[in-house]
Formats: sequence, C-alpha cells, structure tokens
Amino acid sequence: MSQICFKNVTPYNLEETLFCGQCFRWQKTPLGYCGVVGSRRVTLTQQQSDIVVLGADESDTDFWCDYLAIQEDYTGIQNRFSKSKQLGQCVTYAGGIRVLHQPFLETLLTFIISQNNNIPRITAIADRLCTYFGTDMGGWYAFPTLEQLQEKTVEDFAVLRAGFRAKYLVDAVEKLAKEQISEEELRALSLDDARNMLCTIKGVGPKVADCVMLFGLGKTQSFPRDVWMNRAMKQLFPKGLPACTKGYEGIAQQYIFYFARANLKNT
DNA sequence: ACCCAGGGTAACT
DNA sequence: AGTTACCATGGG
Repeated sequence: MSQICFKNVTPYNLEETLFCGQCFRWQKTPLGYCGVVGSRRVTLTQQQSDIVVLGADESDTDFWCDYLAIQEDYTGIQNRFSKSKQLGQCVTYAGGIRVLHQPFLETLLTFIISQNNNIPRITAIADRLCTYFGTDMGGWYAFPTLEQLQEKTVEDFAVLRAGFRAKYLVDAVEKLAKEQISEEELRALSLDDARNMLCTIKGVGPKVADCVMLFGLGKTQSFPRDVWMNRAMKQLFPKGLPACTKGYEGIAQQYIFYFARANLKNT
C-alpha cells in the first residue's frame, strides 16, 4: 500500500465534490475523506491543487484517475458555461465540483435507496448493504457484487431498513442478474433509450435513471430534475438551459443544484 | 403528534 | 397528460 498523487488538478474542490449529493459513501475524518469504492478502501486528501489517494495500490492509479474525473477538461467546460451570465454565476460559486465516475451497480442501488429519503439515512442504508452483503475485508466491507446480491429476497433486505425500497433493490438485482439489463448495453444506448431501459426497473423513475446515467454511466448530457432543480430552473433559467451547456448538461446541473441549494429560497 | 426527505407507483380525473 | 394518496423509516 502506498499513495497516489494527482498533481496540479484544477479546478477541483474535493470536499464539495464528495458532499454535493452525487455519492453517499465518503466520510470526513481528521486524516481526510475516508471511503470505499467497490473493494478499494482509501483516504482522499487535497493539498492545494494536488489530489492525494492515501492507502491506494499503485496498480489502481487508472481506476482512481477515472473515478475522480481527473483528466476531464473542466477549464474548457467552464469557459463555455460562462458565456451565460446566470450559469457563470453558478460556476463561480460551485466550480470546484466534478462529476465522479462511480461504478454502475453502486450508483444504481444507492440512488434507488435515495428516493424520498435524506442523505444521512441513504448513507446508513448503503453502509448496512455493505456490512450485511459485502465481503468482510477486515474491519470494513466491500460494496456487494451482483453475485452476492443475487437470489436475495425482500425479507433478506429487511436488515437494511430501507422500507418500501427493498422490493425495488430486489427487482434491480434480478434484472441485472438475468441480463435483461446490462451496463454495456446502457452505455451504448442513447440517453432516451437508456433512460427507458432503466425505468423498467421497479422504483426507478426519470430522476433516479438520470442520476444513474450521469454518475454511473458517464453520460454527461443527463440532466436529473428534482424539486430543487425545478425551483432553480424556474428562477434562473425560465427559458431552459442555455445552449452553451450542450453535451455537458449534467455538469451544469451539479453547479446549478449546488448554487440553488445554498442561495435560493425554498419556496 | 406532525413534518419532511434530491421519488415512484397506482389510481384516479 | 396532469394531479394525488400512499409508500416505510428516521430525524427534527
């Protein structure tokens, strides 16, 4: 075990990136942000413009580079976004956020859990999903694989205390296990076709599907709409998203969401 | 006791 | 196509 250092990554605000609501598996500690992705457990820190992955295996450099969206050209994206005055305001406020590239299964299951739920409880349920069904790595647990979740029933998932969402998890696992839905196929499909396919899972509607596509399938055009976003769009962009967001609507969404949650009245 | 939480579904107009 | 009760659970 050693550490990986990504040098001179800018713009990047690690704390905002990890706690803007796109992921639920990181915890702030005095040493840094501690978390598990798949079966990799690390602590992340930021020192000026360097992003450091503590406790990582060097052979996982490419994995963390991808997960943390290190190589995406955010400077270029933000320059285009700033052609819109309103969006430029959001960039100024939230421009340190990057959209992570999370593993598909984790993204799908945690966002099914997220519906009509709050972040502390989403985190707690996801933690229990790992401790009860993931591999014991000695003091911590990996996120369960599809194989580990196969054949599980609503009764098995009762320990999660996920409420009515348990049956949705079962259906998602079943559709993936039977290959009625595959990550590979979803990645190849257009935004609308992939959304339609994801929405065949019970408990997955447009909001969850769009989150899964943005955070777990690398589809940067996906634009999740929840109550906050609808409020923000009415106030900031009553005529719709500006054209300068084309292809990167989802990244604009993160900036707008973060800005709106902090600055707009919740009416 | 009551409210809400980055929704979705079924059952209505 | 648009609106509404209900869904389990936990925290305020």
